[in-house]
Amino acid sequence: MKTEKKRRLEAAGWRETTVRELLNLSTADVEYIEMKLVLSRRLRDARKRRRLTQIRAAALLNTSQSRLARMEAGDPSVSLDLLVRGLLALGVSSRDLLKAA
Amino acid sequence: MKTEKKRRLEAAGWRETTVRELLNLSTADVEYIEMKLVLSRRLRDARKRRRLTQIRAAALLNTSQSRLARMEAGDPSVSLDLLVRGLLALGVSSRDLLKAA
DNA sequence: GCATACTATGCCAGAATTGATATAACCGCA
DNA sequence: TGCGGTTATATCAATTCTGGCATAGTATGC
Repeated sequence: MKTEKKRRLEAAGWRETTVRELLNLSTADVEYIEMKLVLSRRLRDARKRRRLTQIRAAALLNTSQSRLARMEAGDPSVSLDLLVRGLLALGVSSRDLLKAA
Repeated sequence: MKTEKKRRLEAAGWRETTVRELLNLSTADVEYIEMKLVLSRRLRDARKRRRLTQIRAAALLNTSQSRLARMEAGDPSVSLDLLVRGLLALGVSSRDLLKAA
């Protein structure tokens, strides 16, 4: 069981921790990152629902296929701004933006 | 009444239009702008509810008083990212982010 | 196999955003 | 009126984001 494993590790000089603690992220940081991931998934869904390739969708968003690929991949080089504008351009209403993943 | 005014204006060579049309903004553009305005208002509210000055709140967000002033003013030089991270840092949950103005 | 269509990744110059500093404007209050 | 506290505006160097090109990877049909 988990606590037993933890005890053994600590006895051996290890300390169990979370990625969040390891990287020193505040809960706000984590929420921000998760939000971007949710939006990136929604973006891919929105595009597929419209049966668009990345190239055609990228044209609608005035960007390139390569950037759209990164947007959908949740790449850190993509801002919330870009994700939100992408979703709005694909017709997802602002009220629905954050609904479920 | 409105249609009468419009008729007169058109007869005089004018054309009634909206700011949106004038600036050639898509509805997605408008939604994006309004979203930022909503968030900027919520940010000010969140700060006031906690009875913080801009200086103290800015410290929590790792930014300066001047930028926070712009964030609350809905200045175009402020990204959605910054607004969202600000709200999260003030404890507004991501689920509540877009609720009502 | 090998095309063809689609998506992912490396890269970078140009553009936009950021934190910071300085300073101005506003608002009670003595 | 002048003062202390708060918020707004101007400006800018440094950082971050963006579009786009090139190319690599992946899947499907022949």
